[in-house]
Amino acid sequence: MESNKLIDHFSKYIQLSIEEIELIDSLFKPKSLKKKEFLLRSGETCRTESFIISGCLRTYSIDENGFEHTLTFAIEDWWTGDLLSFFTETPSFYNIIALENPEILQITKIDLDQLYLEVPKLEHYFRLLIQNAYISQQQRINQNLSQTAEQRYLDFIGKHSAFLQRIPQKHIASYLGITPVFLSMLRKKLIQK
Amino acid sequence: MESNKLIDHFSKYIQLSIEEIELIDSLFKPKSLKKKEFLLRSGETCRTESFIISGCLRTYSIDENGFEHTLTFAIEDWWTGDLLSFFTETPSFYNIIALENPEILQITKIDLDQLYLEVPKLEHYFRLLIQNAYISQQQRINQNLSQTAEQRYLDFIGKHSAFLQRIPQKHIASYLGITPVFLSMLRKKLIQK
DNA sequence: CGTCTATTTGAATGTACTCAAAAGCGGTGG
DNA sequence: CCACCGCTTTTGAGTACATTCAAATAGACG
Repeated sequence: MESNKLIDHFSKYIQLSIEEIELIDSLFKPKSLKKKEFLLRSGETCRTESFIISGCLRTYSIDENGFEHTLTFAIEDWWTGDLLSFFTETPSFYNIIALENPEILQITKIDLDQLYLEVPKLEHYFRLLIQNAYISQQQRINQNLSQTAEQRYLDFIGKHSAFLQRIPQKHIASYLGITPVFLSMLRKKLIQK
Repeated sequence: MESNKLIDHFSKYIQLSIEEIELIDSLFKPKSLKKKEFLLRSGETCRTESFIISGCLRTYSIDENGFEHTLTFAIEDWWTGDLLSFFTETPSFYNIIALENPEILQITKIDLDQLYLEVPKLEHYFRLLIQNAYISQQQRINQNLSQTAEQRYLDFIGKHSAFLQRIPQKHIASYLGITPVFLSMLRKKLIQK
């Protein structure tokens, strides 16, 4: 029963029978990653969606000048993977790398499709999940359009204080869309207040 | 049968029976808007999700300095509304305004919840829909992080040439995250090449 | 045709970036 | 346990991208 945490998580949104829990258990495969190990490299096809039991991962792209841009940080009780690559079975643009030593549960597209058929309630769960993710992303876009780097940084440390300490500053800069050098200057300025 | 376009649209993703089509028909209410009319004003709760039969709408926020920031342009065969406000039944931060004279079909939360229960296939449809919207948003975030305003503008006119002519330039600027003045300068520079 | 709004142009300014170097910090091995 | 190495963060100076403010021009609509 490695997937207790996953079942607990599902149970917050939908009710599952014993049989359904056993089916879920049989389809999710556990995996451990070490710090700096890649879950996905750009150019590879993302074959699984991953539920995070513990640890932390970062999804990022690399632009034509070699700079990294962080799309998401994912921690326990969240999912990670590249949805576009996963569903279209085409090469991904993104890299997903372990920031700590995560324990995850993975499911393949074939197994997830089967699960949707056998447990339609999960379609409801995943609709709600993606809907919430969509809403968060929209808020991030709105912030990027309407706020300065300083405001976005203050908002970030307010919202994500839980894993601030766990992430190098340069990755926070790449999430906020600024350089590490400029973030350092912002912090200095804020401390002086 | 005002909702032919909606039924045609659903039918691209799922198969519907006559009874299901009739149920859908009965729950979606048609509405016409005139140019510059609001579908939603910030502070109001978004009571309906709207499918666009024809025309064009813009979703935007207004920041503390009074500047507008465009989150989405929505045209025929797409949906508009504020998901967060709609699902949580709380006041919206966004405004939705008609750029042309749109014809739309609206459904309330109660009716949509009922529809999900009676036609579970629609849960599948909406999961796919939101999933695609999520993927597009992620690409937009990645572009905002990794590209200059010039690259984003060129990409925008490439992707959205269909409705470029239908939208004032200042709204495109507010979508790209730049001022109308700077967009004008970019265009001048690009024409000179 | 006149009014209102959108776009363009120009000059001065500010926000964020680049490049380069120094300082700090964490892990590893002797 | 300390010394060293590599990586991250800080600091400073010069630069570039994008903004502000103001005014002129162009377009849209009644």
